[in-house]
Amino acid sequence: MPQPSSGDRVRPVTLSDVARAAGVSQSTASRAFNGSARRVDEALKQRVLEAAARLNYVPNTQAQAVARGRTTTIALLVSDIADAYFSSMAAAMMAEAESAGLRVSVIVTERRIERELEVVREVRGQHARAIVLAGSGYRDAALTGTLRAELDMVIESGGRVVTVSRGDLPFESVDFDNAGGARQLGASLARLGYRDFLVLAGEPELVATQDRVAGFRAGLADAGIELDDDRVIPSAFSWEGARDAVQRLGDDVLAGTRLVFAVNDEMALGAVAALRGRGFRIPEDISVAGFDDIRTLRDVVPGLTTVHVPIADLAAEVVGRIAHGVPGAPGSILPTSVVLRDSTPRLN
Amino acid sequence: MPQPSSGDRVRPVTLSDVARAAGVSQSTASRAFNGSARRVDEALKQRVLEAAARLNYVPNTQAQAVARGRTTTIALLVSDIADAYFSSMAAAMMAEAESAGLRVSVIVTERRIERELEVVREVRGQHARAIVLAGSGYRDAALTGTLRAELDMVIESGGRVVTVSRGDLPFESVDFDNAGGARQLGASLARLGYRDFLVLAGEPELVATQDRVAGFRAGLADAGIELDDDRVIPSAFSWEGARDAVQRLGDDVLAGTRLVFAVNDEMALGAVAALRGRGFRIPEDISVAGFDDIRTLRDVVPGLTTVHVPIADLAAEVVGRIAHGVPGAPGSILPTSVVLRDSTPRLN
DNA sequence: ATGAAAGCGCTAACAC
DNA sequence: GTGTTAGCGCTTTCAT
Repeated sequence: MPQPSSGDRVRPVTLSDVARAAGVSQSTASRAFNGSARRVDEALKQRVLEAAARLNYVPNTQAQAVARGRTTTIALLVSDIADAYFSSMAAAMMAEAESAGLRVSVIVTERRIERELEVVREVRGQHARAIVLAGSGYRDAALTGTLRAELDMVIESGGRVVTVSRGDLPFESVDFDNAGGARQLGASLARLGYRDFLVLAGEPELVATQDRVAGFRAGLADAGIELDDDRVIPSAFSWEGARDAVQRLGDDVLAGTRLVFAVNDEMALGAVAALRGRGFRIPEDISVAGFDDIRTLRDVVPGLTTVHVPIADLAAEVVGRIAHGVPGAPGSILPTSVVLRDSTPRLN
Repeated sequence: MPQPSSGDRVRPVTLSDVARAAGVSQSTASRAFNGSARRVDEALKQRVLEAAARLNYVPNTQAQAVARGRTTTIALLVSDIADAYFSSMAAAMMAEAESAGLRVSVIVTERRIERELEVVREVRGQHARAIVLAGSGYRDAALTGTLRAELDMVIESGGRVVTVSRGDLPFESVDFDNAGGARQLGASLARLGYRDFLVLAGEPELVATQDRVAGFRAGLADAGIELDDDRVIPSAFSWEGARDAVQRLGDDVLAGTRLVFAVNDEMALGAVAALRGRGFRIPEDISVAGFDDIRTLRDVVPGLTTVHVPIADLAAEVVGRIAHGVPGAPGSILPTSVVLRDSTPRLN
């Protein structure tokens, strides 16, 4: 279909148009909307609102931002918005922001720290009220230093920085209890009779995953089980990464494995795909457990045992801090809980 | 951890700071960055760039937008960003926009047309370069009229409007071949020996789904099979909606059903969940097919038969139009293709 | 090629 | 309570 009314491009109606139409000064018009500060006479206010409605006026938010010197935007940095964990996080954050009068702007970092750095500069230029870094951090000291410096500047100019699940940056943090959840999971699995584990650990550079591996190991240790280092397999922190890692595993390694724990659900599902590809049945031959309890799991059979992380609570906590919280508040850690499903039945 | 360097909030460095530091006028500094228009002496340019780097200057994008009178933002309206279809779309659009020098801003409409209306006004205030409406349209004539008027204003002020898979709005459209794909699917299933169908049609108000139902019906008709109206079940256009609809189905209805076709994969998966809950095995007792080929399917067993839609191509097409295309270009329709998987085996 | 000055749309002192 | 006047940070004529 053709565009209607194309051709004559018209200048958008501005506040001064409205003011003129209502027969008041621009400042009065402005005050009629923002309400706050000096109150404006009810009759005039109505005239202004009416004129605005008639002209279909809508305020230019960019201009408002420039004039006010601050925005109402939260920049949310995620690795990959097509990933179920991050898209749920974005959804929760948006819903929460909405009711706090804030907008969230999602930015994808593609799991590359250079890109992250680039993106943070951009965000600094947008003068977001806050920047939330979700997803794991990296162990690259040099780049992390630069990133930190960049984030410091955000704070210096009045912005807020909140990190989610990443221990590499010294800013306000909101976290899931990764170590605790993993520990409980390890203990639960040991209780179910599991002894021979293989851990898909993600990238050693990613901080949050370390906590999960360490916690899991601690949970096993609680049950008197030791997890050797060679049972901890690094891989890319993604479905594909886990799948590839499992495909590369030697037959002997898998033969000695009764349960695969992947540090997140996406990876666990990638592992399941690869295991099935190699002829293993889940859970008859090999059991699998993950972490996060992503929405995808509702469609997966057998149900994947995992550790549930309260994403909505996290979003509420993060947005709450940004909206009302005091800037340097100490970090908070949200409780996680083990969810046992059919992918890890009791043995014998 | 405490915030570092908190306390002394400092004014962000501006272009005039850079200009002063470089000993040039603000206009020269500006030109040193934007490069275009009048060229600036190479030596001076270097001085400016150096000063900027030293001061850690980053341009205020809001101010740029106000001064230039246009932004570089594409507003993408989706029903629900946690939905696999929309999050994939967002990811594809962002990737595509990136390489075209544009940003995409995702906005969630929650499948409510009033909210959609509200959101479009907001976007109009942000002076986005384009607004892309993904997700199905509604048959509410009154609100659609208002929405259309709002979108007309976007165009009048130089913005671009592109709709994806919704026939209710007379703007530039980019679509998947919904009818064609569904028709092929119907024909393929008939060829596999299926005769007794049940269609989960989503909401009758949603336009795109109608095409899928109609196409499916046409495909069956090609094979001499008639699909009665009472075999087409409306439901909310979501996983939960389909699940609930299937749960409410009478035993007799299901007894007369050999295959359930849902107009998208999310719904198909919701149906699978409900069917299993009622004791049906998939596909031994009832087969299921969906539409979209969302990423989630890689983890679903048995594999779900569906119609693949080329999301990356769609994103490229949409962004291409916005970046280089002529405004009133005719709509385009992208080919879809049937993907037969284990959820619909050949009968006997 | 560079600088001075006007203006983008809006808010916020500051006077009246 | 209302209008006048400066800005906000940047781009872009218009002179030079």
